[in-house]
Amino acid sequence: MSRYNFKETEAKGQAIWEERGCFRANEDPGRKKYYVLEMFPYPSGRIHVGHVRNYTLGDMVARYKRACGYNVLHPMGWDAFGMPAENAAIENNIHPGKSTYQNIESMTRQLKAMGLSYDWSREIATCSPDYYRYEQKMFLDFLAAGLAYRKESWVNWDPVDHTVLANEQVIDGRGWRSGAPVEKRKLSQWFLRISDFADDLIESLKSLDRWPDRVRLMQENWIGRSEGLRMSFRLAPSRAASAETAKALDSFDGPLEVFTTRPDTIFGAAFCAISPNHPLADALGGADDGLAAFIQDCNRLGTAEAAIETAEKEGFDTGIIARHPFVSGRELPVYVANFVLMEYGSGAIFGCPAHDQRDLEFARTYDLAVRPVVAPKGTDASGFTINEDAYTEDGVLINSDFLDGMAVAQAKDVIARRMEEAGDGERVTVYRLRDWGISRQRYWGCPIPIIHCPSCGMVTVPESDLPVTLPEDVNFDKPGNPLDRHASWKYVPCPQCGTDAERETDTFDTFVESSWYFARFTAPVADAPFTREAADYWLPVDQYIGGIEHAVLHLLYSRFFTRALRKCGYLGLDEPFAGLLTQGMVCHETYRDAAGSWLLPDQVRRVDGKVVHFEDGSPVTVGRSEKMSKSRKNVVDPAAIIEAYGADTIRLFMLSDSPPERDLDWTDAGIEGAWRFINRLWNMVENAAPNLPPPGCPLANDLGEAAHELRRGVHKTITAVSGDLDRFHFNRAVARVRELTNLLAETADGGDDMNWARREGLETLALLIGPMMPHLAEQLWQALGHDGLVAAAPWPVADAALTIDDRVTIAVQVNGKLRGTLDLVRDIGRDDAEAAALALPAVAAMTEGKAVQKVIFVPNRVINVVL
RNA sequence: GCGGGCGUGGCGGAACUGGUAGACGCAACGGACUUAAAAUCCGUUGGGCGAAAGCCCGUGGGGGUUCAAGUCCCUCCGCCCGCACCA
Repeated sequence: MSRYNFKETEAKGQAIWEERGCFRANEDPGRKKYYVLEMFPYPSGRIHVGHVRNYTLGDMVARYKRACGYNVLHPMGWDAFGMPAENAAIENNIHPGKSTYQNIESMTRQLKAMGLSYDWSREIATCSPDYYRYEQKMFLDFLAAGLAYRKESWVNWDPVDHTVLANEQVIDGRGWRSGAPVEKRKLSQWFLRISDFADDLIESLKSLDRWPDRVRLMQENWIGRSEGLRMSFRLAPSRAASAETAKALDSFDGPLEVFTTRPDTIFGAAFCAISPNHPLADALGGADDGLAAFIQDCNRLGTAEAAIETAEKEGFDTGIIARHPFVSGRELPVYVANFVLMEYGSGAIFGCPAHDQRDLEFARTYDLAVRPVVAPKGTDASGFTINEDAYTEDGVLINSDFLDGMAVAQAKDVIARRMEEAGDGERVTVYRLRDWGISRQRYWGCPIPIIHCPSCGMVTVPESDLPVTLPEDVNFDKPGNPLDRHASWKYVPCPQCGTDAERETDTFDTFVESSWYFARFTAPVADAPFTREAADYWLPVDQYIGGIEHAVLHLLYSRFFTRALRKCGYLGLDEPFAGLLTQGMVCHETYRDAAGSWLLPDQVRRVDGKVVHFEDGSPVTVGRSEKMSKSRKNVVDPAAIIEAYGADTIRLFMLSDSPPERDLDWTDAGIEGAWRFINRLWNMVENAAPNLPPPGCPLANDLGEAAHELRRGVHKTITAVSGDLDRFHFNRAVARVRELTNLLAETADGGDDMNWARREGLETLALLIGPMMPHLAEQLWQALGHDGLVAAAPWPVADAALTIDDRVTIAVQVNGKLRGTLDLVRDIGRDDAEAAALALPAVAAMTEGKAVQKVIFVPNRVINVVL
């Protein structure tokens, strides 16, 4: 048995695909299109195993759909702006642009070695002015359409990366990149009005039926819609209030607007609470030093503190009271409370301790009345009391005047109507989703095309001056944004009045670039972001593939961006990604030496089933398999694997062991197994080919039984593999291919009919592995005497007549337990099957002397004799 | 706390709408080839009892529906993920 020369074969295959332009995509209205896209990478310099899995899955789909006759668009590009390049600049004194393009070059080489069927002529890099100039134009359009605005607000500040972060980029109170606890700062920032689309973004999730439920749910929760009532409370100073407080209240002027989803509990209201950042708190704080100090305390804690969880519910009595809207004389103390968020609802609530756990805790702390107003249906209302737990279920209204006896839903409705009629309330829907803050205080990003003029204010850069390009001559010797301290770039005359003005030195969040790149791929060199014709033809992306980590971030931003682009006339659709596959992570065991330091997989070896250090043989502790990460050193360099085993081996391994959406355990044995299979296949074809009839040779004689049986196996495999690929069950497809290989390996050279059937089987095998192991497929195809390419060959079609067996195996059960099987002709009638079953010795032995109650017969499947 | 997912041999995983549990692979063991090893090829491999035919048990635990449950329902346990003072 000889060894397969993957190096030669893979280089040859890649060269010929490129030479013949196999993967070039062109609009062709006469053909059905299929756009498959993998999340484009950040050019870090080296591909990692996660990339390999992602692109292998994408290529599988692309090649399969191409073979099925679709006009496939499968592009690749670079999400090239971002902080790592800037951090590298600080550390190694290399310009971010230079390192980025170097990285792109080396990663391109690695990707090309994988044999991925990309249309490389469409490659884009988002850091190129040819890309971001259109982003700047879009921003100006968004501005004109009211979709972008600037405001001063409290923002999440990452003290390590020296920049602002969007809410989506704060994970557990820490920066998503740096991991540093996020601080609160008040800054003037650019925002995109994603909240304008909150309702549509949530509603349209229903239409994304080829997205995982999990992702849809995560987006739904993130957008966080709740329906309720905004209601006004009239305010007055309490008897205890100071004169200053009373005066401050006058300056606030107006009722207190609260938001509630439980207006039905209004008769149980015991207090109102406002956010420390509420304008009323501001006003009152000016008149009360104690309150001012409390507010400062709250802000220091911010949302950054992980201590939120344990933080006590604290409030400060402002000395103001709110009048109950329906009970004259009932006064609710107004607190400033640390748990009320200015960003949600109206930044103010009324508290009903009996029916909200948080309000209950607050009430217990400040000794406020706990008045139940909803009782479980069927309980004695007068005896219903609240102890430790608030009652939040449905029930019947009590102690609530005109609401008494109603169900919660009805009571909500009645209160809402009353408040609306009185002009004191309004039914509203509020969202958790905040507008997307896109300003970043960093250099390596797309400049925001705005000029700040001392006399004209904010002025947009005229379109004729676009793109605003980044200056090359920057230094990173100090922390912070080098654009902000640049000697010349920053200073420009105002485009309107000509006086000295300053450029906006913030750049866009890099998620802005990735929010529209899929559209740019449809017309990558157009003199516009893309053309309407190309976008209309190719979009939406039919199948998008990437990691679950973007479930909210990138995928939500892109959905918003598509809507915003539509509003500005660029596009005619709302949803960019019709199908989404979220791949699982690649995991690996972890290793630690005696001192507890992490070891690379290369630094350990196995001796007699024990894992030891590769040098001195000292014992190594093996940890559970977890996501590959540099910090735990459980990483494998795919480039080294490709070098040692070839691209097809790593591709096959990526597909075979786990379904795509599940985590995949990397094992050396798995790689070895894939490599072994490739060699086996190659040897089988190489050895068989000389004895086979020539390609396209008609069948001379009738097929014998054995040859017929082989054909049946071949055609059943075609059906099974096609179905598996349609449903992305790639691991099963691989298993089917292996089965067919085993089947073919069992057949020997035979008569003409057998060799004819073997040719069909081997050719089918070559075509079926085309999407998985494209290089080997070409090699086999050629060995079988074909001139053309598998990459250009149509997907095999199964002969339906061959996929249905004439005979079936039917399970025979007695009382539901398997007692034997019967080999019978397909679609045999009930009576014949029953007779055959009862005649089985094992069945006869059990039924002897007993009455058969009934016999269940499922055609072609099962016969169950019930005694 | 809320929401979601998962739990099948030594391991990764199969099992379409309830109908022969463990496909395919990995690992292990036995054998062939070899002076020997590697590679390769052939075979065995869920557990228990048995000389064998065969029988019993078995999809996290318990209960239920059904002729029949890995699959449906209830309940408990464990693990993973997302959100989290959301009014």
